[in-house]
This record gives sequence, C-alpha cells and structure tokens, in this order.
Amino acid sequence: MNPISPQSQRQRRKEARPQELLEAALTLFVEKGFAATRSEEVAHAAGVSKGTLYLYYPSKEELFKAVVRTNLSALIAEGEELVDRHEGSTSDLLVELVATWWQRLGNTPAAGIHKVVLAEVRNFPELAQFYADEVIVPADRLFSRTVQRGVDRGEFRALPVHEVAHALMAPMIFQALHRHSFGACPVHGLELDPEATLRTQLNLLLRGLEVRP
Amino acid sequence: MNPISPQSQRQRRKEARPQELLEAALTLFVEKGFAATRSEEVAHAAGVSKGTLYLYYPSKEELFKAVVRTNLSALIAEGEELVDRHEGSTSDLLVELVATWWQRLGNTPAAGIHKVVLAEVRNFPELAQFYADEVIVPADRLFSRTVQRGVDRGEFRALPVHEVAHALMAPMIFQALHRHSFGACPVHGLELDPEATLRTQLNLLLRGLEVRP
Amino acid sequence: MNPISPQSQRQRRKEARPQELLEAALTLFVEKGFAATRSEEVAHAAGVSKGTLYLYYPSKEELFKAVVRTNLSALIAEGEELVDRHEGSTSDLLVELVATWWQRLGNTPAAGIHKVVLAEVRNFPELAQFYADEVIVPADRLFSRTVQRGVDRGEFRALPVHEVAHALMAPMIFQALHRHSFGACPVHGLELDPEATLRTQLNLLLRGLEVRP
Amino acid sequence: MNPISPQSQRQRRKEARPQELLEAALTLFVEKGFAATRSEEVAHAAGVSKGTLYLYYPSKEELFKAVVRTNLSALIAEGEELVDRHEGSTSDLLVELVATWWQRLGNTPAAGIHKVVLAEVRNFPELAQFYADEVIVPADRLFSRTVQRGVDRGEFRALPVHEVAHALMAPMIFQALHRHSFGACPVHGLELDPEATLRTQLNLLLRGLEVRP
DNA sequence: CATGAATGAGACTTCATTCAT
DNA sequence: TATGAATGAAGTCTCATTCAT
Repeated sequence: MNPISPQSQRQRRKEARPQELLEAALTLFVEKGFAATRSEEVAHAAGVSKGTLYLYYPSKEELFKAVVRTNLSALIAEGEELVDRHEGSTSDLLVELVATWWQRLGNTPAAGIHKVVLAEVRNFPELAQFYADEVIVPADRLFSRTVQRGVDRGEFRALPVHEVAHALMAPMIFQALHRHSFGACPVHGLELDPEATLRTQLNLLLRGLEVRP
Repeated sequence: MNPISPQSQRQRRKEARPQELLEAALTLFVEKGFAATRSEEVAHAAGVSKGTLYLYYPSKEELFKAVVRTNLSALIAEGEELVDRHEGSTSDLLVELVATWWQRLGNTPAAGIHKVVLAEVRNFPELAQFYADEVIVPADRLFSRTVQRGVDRGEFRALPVHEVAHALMAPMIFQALHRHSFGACPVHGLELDPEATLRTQLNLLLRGLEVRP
Repeated sequence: MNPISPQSQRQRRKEARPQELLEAALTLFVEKGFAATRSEEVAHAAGVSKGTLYLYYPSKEELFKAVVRTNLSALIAEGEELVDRHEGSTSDLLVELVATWWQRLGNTPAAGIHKVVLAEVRNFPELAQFYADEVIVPADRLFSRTVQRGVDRGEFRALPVHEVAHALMAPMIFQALHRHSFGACPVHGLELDPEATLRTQLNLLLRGLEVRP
Repeated sequence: MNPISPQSQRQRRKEARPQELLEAALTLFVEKGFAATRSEEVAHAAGVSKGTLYLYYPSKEELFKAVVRTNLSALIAEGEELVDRHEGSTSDLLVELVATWWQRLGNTPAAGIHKVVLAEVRNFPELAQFYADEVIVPADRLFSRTVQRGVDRGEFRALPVHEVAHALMAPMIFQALHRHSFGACPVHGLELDPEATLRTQLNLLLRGLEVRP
C-alpha cells in the first residue's frame, strides 16, 4: 500500500515478471520465430536468468501458448463495444473498426503473433482450437454481425455474410503479416505505404458491397 | 546402343532424385516449417538415406532455396502469357488469372511455400531478396499491368495501380496461407468454402473497381 | 561474510574447469592427435559432459589453441631471466638453459604439443603464425642472443648465430618429439637414455663451437 | 612385349595403379595429415574413382601403411653400399652420407612421411614396430657402424656410438620435419636456408667429434 | 576391373531443461 | 525465489566403405 515502502520495488518486480517475460518472448518469437528463439535470450531480454523463466513457465512451448493467449484474448471485447455504440452508416463503422484495430494491433508487436501462429500452428495442435475459439471465431462473429447490420439497414447487398466478413478482415491481417516478415527485411523492390494500401483495399470492398443508388 | 534400351536403374534414380527430394522437402517444410523439419525426415520421405540428401543439396538451407525456386519461379511466366493472349474484358481476365493460379498453385502443396517463407524470411536475409526478385515483384508487375489495362480501356477507375494489384492478389495468398495453417488443423468453428470465398472477394473488389455506368 | 568460508562447490568448479579441461585436452591431443581426439573424450577425461566443454571453449579448434597458449607461452620468459642472471661461461649457460627447459617441458606432456602442432599446422594457418610469434621466434631470439654472448666473449667461433641457435635447440625438440611418438610405443630395438643423449649432443655441439685453445 | 600394342597403354596403367595411388596418397597425407585426407581425394589425384582405390587397398589405414612401407624400405640399402665403398676419412663419409640422403629423401615428399608417422604412430600400433625394424634400427646401425669406423681409425673420440649416431641423424630429420610443417606455411619470422643449416649442424658435430690434433 | 551412387556410423555443436547452491 | 553451471538428447553434416551396374 505504501508506494515508497522499501520492498515495494522488488514486490512489483516479482509481480511484473510474468508480464515482462511475455513481452520479451513476444518480441523475440515475432522477430525470429519459435524454433530460432532461445529460452536464454527471452530470459535475458526480460532481465532475469534462464532458471527464472522456468519458474513461471514450465516449457518454451507453454511460454509460446501463454504469449498467444495473453496478447489476443483481450482484443475482441473492444470491437464489440464499438459496434454496439455506433450510430452512423455501416461503412463508416467498418472503416472505424478497421482503423481502431490497426492502431491497437497493427502497429504493435502483437500483430506479429499471427505470423508465428500461422507458422507453428500445425506443430501445436492444442493451439489451433484455442486460436479458433478465442480469436478467429469471435472476430468473424463481430464482422459478420456488422455486415448483417449493413444488409438489414439496406446499405449493403445481401451477400454471404461470413465470406464478406472474411474479405473485410483479410487486408488487415495480410498487412500485419507483411509488416513482420518481408516488411522487416531490407529488400528493394516493393514498398507500399501500409495505411494507404489498407484504405484502398477497404474502400474497394465497401464500394463493391454497397447497394448502388 | 539401342536408343530405347531401358536406362539403368541407378541412372534413372540419379536423374529422378532431385525431384523426389524436392517434393519430399516441400511437403515437410510446409507441414512442419523449416526448423522443425529434420534433414533425415526429408531423405526418408524421398526414400533415401540422410547422406544421399547431401549428395544433391549441400545444406538444408540450400534445399529450402531449391524448393522455393523450383516451385514458384515457373508460375509467373504462365500468367504473363495469359494476359498477353486475352482479348475480352479486364475483369474477366483477372477472374481467369486468379482461377488459373489457384488451380495451378492453390490446390497444391506449393501454395504452402509462402507460409514458410513468411516465417523464415527474417532469419534468412538472402532468401528475402531472392523471393522479392523472383516472386513478389514479377507477380506485382503482372497484376499492375493488368489493372492498368483496365484503366486504359475505361473499365476501371483510375486508382493507384500497385495498391489495387496488391488488393487483388491478397485474397489468393491469404487463402493459401490459411489452407496450410489453420485450414490443415482439425478445428471446429470456421469452415468456409475456399473457392467461393475467393470468388466473393474478387467480385467485391472488381465491382468496387469498375467504373459505374 | 566469513572470508575463509569455503567457497561453494559450484563456484570452485567453475574456476577450476578451464584448467581441468586444458589438462585433459593436452593429454589426449598429444596421445592421439587433434583429429582423432573427440570432444566428448576430452570432456569425459575432465570429468564433465560434452556440453560443459562448450561452455568454456567455443570449438575444438579454440580448445586446441588454448592448450598451445597456456602451455608454451610462459616458458620463454623464464629462459630470458636465466640468461640475464647468468655470470659464468656461455657453455655452462647453454647447458643450464637446456637442462632447465628439459625439466620444465621435456618431462611433461606439454612437450608433446610440438608434435601436434607440427602435424596440424598446415591445416590450421592461423596457428602457424601464432606459434611462430609466440614460441619459435622468441626461442630463437633467446638462443641467438646467448650464442652471440659467447662469440662476443671470445668463447665461441664466429659462426652464423641463427643457424647455431637452431642447432642447439634441435636436440631438445627432437627428443621431445620422439618421446611422444615412437618413444611412447612398446617397440623393441632402440632404447636410448634421453638425458644422456641430450647431454652428448649438446656437448658435441659446444665442443664444436668453442674456440680451440 | 610389343610396345605399341593397342592394349599396352591400358595394361601399363593397370600395373601402375598401385604406384600412382601410393604417390597420390603420399602427397596428400604429407600435406594434410592422415585424418584430414579423404579417400576420394587420393583416388581423384591418382586419376581413378573412389571404388578403384578399394580394389587395391582394403582401407585407408592399410593405404597409409603401404605408403610408409613403400617409401622407406628401399632407402637404407643405398647407404650401406656407400659406407662399404668409401675409402677416405670418416668425416667426409658422413658428410657425403648426409648429403646423399638429403638429396634422395629430404628434397622429395617422402621426407614428409616421417612427419605423418610421428603424428599417427600412437594410433597405429603395428606401424611402430614396422617403422622401428625397417627404418629406425637400420639407420641407427648404419650411422653407428660409421661412427665406430671413425673411432677405430683414430679419427673420432671414443664416445657412446649410438648416441653420436643419433646426434648425426637428428639434424636431417629435423630439417625434413620442418620443411613439411612450418616450412610449408606462409609465416613470417624465421627463414633459414635448409642446406646451410644442415651443413652448419653437421660441421659443428663433426668438429666436436674429432680427436683434436 | 572400374565406377560412383548410396549408405549410415559417427563427429561436432546447440540448447531446452534441471538442480545444487 | 533466483541463479547459472551442468547435462545430454538431438540435430546437421561428413566421409570411409560398399555394391549394383
């Protein structure tokens, strides 16, 4: 309670450990992939020793799963709120939804998780179900619900909502993947502005989706 | 002396080996990733021993590069031809182009290469440039050229061509990534028909792209 | 807190390890040569596991270089001191110098290093320069200086000093080589007393070198 | 019998094979050592395939032993003849003996054999006895006999003959070792003229050996 | 006899994990 | 709790040797 009590610093460190380890792990897994990241590097980046890592996570595999869980589980709820609150056109809502997610996720290392999960999911069977339940299905539900709102309000054509929802999320995910793979390499040949590309893609889709006057 | 005498078994094997090894490597790299695939597994899957693999490829890394080269570099040329030959509307051309690629690539394990490259490119700087030169830039050029054709013929709106090209390829790549990651896991919750989804995405985009009458 | 409290076992081992490993490596390299000595044997002989060796030396090659450095670089200095201190005849000085070196080196496994270096130097260009700088050139300088002393004092004939220095060291090196090759094999036919042989050779050379009365 | 018969070329090749293989092996073993020389390199250097090598020698180890046997067994006899024929002073005889051997051996790759044997003899127990019987003991006998001749004729002092013989051979062997180890490395610091050094050493020894007038 | 594709034991090295301190 | 020295299973790659042609 006393913020300047002598042991508060250590106490706080101790409580912050798991979070610090997860952050270090996130950065390294995204940068180098699961296999190429050494446990010791993670520990070192979190400012602790190799042994300490194993006090919090029983294996590198469990650490990886914890990274995935921690970073993605909180995200969906925010989107839900945004959709519930919105009052204007559904196109505007979708633009705002994508912009918000991109800001909250696309610009953070968490966006790189998708890359790592994509690469490793076949080696971690449990992770697949978790990721589907926790990330893919809720995100799909959120976007589908929004598309349905547009259809119900007569703004959008009556197309298969799941497929359309999928189409609307894809550009964002695609951009996130790129940013943490080719985008991180000093390669010459293809430089596109991510935000502009994302906007173009979304505008195209929305225009294709809208009922023509 | 007899020109149709059967080649010796040894001889025939020697010529077939690289192809057999590349196929085994492709399957395993796509399934498990680069790091998680052991050299010996590849050799075994190709029906040879560990040592034999190294008679044909000097390292696992070079084997991987050979897989990329063999499977992707030939595809671009076919697309170029298709575009050169086409005479009808540009929307039809794009639909055909995507359909052809999806058939030639999306339905084969080769589509999984992108997943592996995505995952490994930051540990493999040399590959990044190679992949950009050999795959990304040519594909971008092909689609950009096609979009420009549509603009020139008054079919499409005058939007930034590279970004539009990117948008048109993205659904296909996205689908390929999905197929070889989550799509390959026995997970319940999200089953979409790939071809239908791809068609929906492309139609949305083309409709958004077209000049309205 | 107690300055004479026993250091922890772990701690003490950590400090002793490099020395233990170097000793094991010296013995095995001399006995079997560089290539025929397995890393694991060295580790085992030092009472640790394979992995531990690599905590202290990054490769077998570096271990070998460390063996050379540790065992030979300190010897030259002692000789220098001896020469600086000596006051009697130069013949006596040379006899003492050889006797001291033989005692310090010839009777220890370290004398076998020269054999291993001889055998490996052409596969190990870096070592060649190191060994020349660290061992051969200083030893040559020391003996040359001593011979020159004898010439300056009118004890020795004025012959090319480097060649004479070489001649004076050769018997010792030769003996060291023999001891760790043929001398270590249970072979019948040629048994000579090393010390006596060395003395005879040196006496012959000195007598040939001295100015005749 | 017909020197231009069509098959003589192949015939000669076939008969020459073992010799060609031994020569290639000698060169490579001396250059790189036993372990670092690959069987295939030897075969290639001899102009045959890997398999052919094994038609003539059942293993790399046996090839190595054959190299040693072939190159050294013939040498002693020549020296014996020289000693038997000589009529002048024993010092002159020794100078000639060393000069002849150096010319016949020191300037050829065969001198490098001693280096390889030195390095490997402890890993090839049979070789030790062979080498002692075939090379060391005969050479010692030859030199001892010659020294004894000098003593008998009142030219040399009555010192232990074996030790003196040893002293007289050492410079030559030493020089041979150097030539094929450090001498073959582009190292700066110690360049001596081999022949001059050898002469200096021998002259010193002979002068030390001679009865003073 | 000759070839060279194929083998697989074995070497070096790495690194996730354990555990004495 | 925290440390980091130690372990040893496992992975990549090499190369002596074999054997079908």
